[in-house]
Amino acid sequence: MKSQVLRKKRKSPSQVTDERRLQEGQERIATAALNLFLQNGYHNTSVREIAQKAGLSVGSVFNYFTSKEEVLFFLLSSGQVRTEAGFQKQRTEFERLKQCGASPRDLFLRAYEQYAALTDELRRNTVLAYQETKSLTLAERNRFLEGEERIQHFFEEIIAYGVAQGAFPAGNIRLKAHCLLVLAQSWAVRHWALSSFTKLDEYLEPLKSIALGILESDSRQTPALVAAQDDKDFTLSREMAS
Amino acid sequence: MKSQVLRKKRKSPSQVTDERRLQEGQERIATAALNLFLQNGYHNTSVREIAQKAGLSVGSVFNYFTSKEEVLFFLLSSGQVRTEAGFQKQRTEFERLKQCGASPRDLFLRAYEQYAALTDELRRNTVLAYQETKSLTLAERNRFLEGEERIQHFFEEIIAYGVAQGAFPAGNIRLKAHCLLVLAQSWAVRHWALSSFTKLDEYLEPLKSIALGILESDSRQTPALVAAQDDKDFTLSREMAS
DNA sequence: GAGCGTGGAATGAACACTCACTCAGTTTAT
DNA sequence: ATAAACTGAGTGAGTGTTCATTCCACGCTC
Repeated sequence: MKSQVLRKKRKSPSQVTDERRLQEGQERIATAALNLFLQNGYHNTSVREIAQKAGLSVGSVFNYFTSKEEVLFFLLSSGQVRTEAGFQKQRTEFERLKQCGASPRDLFLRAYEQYAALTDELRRNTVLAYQETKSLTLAERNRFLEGEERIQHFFEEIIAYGVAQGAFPAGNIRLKAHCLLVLAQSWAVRHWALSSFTKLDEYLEPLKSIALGILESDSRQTPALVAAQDDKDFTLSREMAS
Repeated sequence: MKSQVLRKKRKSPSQVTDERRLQEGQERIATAALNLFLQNGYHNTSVREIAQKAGLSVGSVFNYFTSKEEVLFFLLSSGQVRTEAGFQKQRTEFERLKQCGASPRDLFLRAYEQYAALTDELRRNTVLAYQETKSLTLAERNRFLEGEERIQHFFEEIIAYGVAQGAFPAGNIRLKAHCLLVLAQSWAVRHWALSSFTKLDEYLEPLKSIALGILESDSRQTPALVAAQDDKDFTLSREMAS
């Protein structure tokens, strides 16, 4: 259901009507734009550059998109759509595995692998999302963040299942899901700091044991804090925060 | 494409010479700019707006900074400087604690608390860093990333000390430091997803046990992967990634 | 075939506008 | 009086978007 908010009026007398052609053109323009946006940022990329890279004239771009911003939204939301579709497909397999009595651990690992693979595939879109969400309209930004929340909710469900089965300690489900997402996304976002890992699997393999550690951690048995033996410096720097 | 050529020379017909006045002015302009940048983004903020918010005229801004971009760099790097200074101050306390035979766990927890407090204090700068690093010159961007790496290296040292003491399992030090940093920063970056945690401590407290879990996780004892019982769907979606 | 009409698509000059930055002149502090 | 600091209209480069024009692949008639 496309609940498009007040669609911007396409005043343009000439626009592409053939659906197939339209989609191909949008795809072509969007990929050209993605490269440029990542290289120079959204605002430092002119429509002229996009057109040139896509092998079109300036005017033609506006036969496929109503505005430059629509190109950005197309890129961001198409990444999300893809991720959610991947999860939806997984959902059925999920139910099946539950029936088979698969352990929550395996269930989770499977989902996490899947999500990591998606993040890897859509690495560039993810980076763009972190950087340029601000450049969207408020309405579109909210729509985008809702999508992110849906994805996080999926992980919360998996964890909750594990808790119900007694496999993981209870508590902090939301926080744990957040952490897991962030760590997976950091493969894309802080990729420059992970140069020693050339391929996703090298990163994912150790990350999985870290992720399991997170799931199994129990904040209620958190070790006592450091005994405050000389907190002068510490509190000082906290006060500076005001 | 912007004319980002070498334009750094201060032709300076008029600029503020009094050091104290200069610093105060820069601070004033920068904080005004930070608010606007976070609200509307760097590119959607004009120098005129910055000047107005800082209570100056347009021209005066350029007596304190040579360019708008320099304001951005000032904001980003001043956050880094502050963080590094905090660590540097801690370094001496660190050595003292080591002498006293403090446990690596406590040592780490203390450092992590400190870092989290800094991230909280500089939350806005951190967000800006994630969003607008692309808007910097290549040289300045690299300078900035080097700073990030220095900070990460600090955590690597702490972990390495713990490993040497036999408190943590060996291996993946770089990865673990990365994860710890990312999780702390996510308090700033994905703050919208953590709305249920109103104050830093609520987030930090459970996060500490998660962090310890990361430190104590050992990828060499990673559980076997999910038995591939029907990998059709999975491998399919992986292949789509190509 | 050759010529013609039609309309969807591509074009890029032109438009209206914003922006970072400058500088000649004015104010302020000493 | 002198220099330091501030001012804001002006400048010119660059922007997203439009639209009158051109292009071209068709089906149609002769």
